Amino acid sequence: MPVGTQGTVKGVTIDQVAATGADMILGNTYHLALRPGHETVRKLGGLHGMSGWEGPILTDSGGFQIFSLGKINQVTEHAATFRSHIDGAIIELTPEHSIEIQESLGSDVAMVLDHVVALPADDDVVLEAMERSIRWAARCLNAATRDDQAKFAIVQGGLDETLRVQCARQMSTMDFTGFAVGGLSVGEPPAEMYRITAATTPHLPEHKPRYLMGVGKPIDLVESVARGIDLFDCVMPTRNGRNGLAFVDDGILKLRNALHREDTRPLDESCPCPACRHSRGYLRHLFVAGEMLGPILLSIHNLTFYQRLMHDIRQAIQHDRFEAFAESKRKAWTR
RNA sequence: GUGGCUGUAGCUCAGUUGGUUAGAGCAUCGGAUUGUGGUUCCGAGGGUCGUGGGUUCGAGUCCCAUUAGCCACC
Repeated sequence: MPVGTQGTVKGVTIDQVAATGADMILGNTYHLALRPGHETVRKLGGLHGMSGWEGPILTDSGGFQIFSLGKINQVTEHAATFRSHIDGAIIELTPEHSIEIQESLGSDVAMVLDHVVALPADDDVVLEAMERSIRWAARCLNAATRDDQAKFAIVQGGLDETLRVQCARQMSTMDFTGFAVGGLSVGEPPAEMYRITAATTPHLPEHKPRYLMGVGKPIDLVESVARGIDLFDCVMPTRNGRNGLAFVDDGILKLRNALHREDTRPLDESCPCPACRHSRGYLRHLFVAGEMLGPILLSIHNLTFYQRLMHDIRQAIQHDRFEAFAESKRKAWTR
């Protein structure tokens, strides 16, 4: 899923997003509740009507902002209390309110409000956040009023495999449409992330979607699929694209680097995206000159790269050669 | 010709009563970015302080000469 926090994949039109091969995009409860406000979104036809995106939309619950905006919030059993990063107003987000907002936004998949803690953290802090996430997940399920909106649970438990397994099992007893692994890709080494993912997925229903939140680099997608993950979202293709970094089969290209100045080759000979109709030298020029087309083109290219990667993974699985595929990517992208 | 103003990093400029290895912004070069508070963030290279003398323990700073540019007046 390309990430469209504020109801738009930054710099890319819905037609361009669709052309990258993406089926489903992500929006954010916290950001959209602050601006333009979920009532306004509802009156504009929900996220689908407002943005024009006709495919599925998943909304994150605001749980991640408990972590990412950690300096300006506090958490109690009742609610997470934020100070708005826009105007400083105090905002209280309960599990029930998160669901109410997401139902107004009209997403197809709503995430439960979870409690993400910064790692490393003391064992008792991780345990408390994990148990609270389970209670909050149950409250979210109870608060749901729309049966046309799927609800996904989120497994927490830090880097403790025992807690992760316990959380996954308890979440699995509840009537969720899909299950996410949260609280990872927050600065821990990749090996730790892989270890926790591998420990968690066997305890989630095999016939329901398993979603690794916020991941990741191309190699992370491959390694996580190998450990049972079906679905991802990540800002990396768009954020890094905006800042001049292109993902290619060999690894990455930093388009601002001087070696691309007079390079007439496209980013990737085999890529069908509009950025690859141009030379690397031209793309570098766009970034150095501060032209908005540079971030736009590289966002589209990176989204296309990610979608092609996932397509190739699906093909490899269908043809029963995923392990060989993963091994070739490990060789290409690890060091 | 006379008087005045100005010469410090590639560019635009700071630089205290003379006092540690002369700074900034932009530019250049490199690095970072994982459920987006990111046209962002971090780092590096780059200077015979126009030139030559002098004063002083010590000069980008004070004095003299010289040179270049600009302005005004003959």
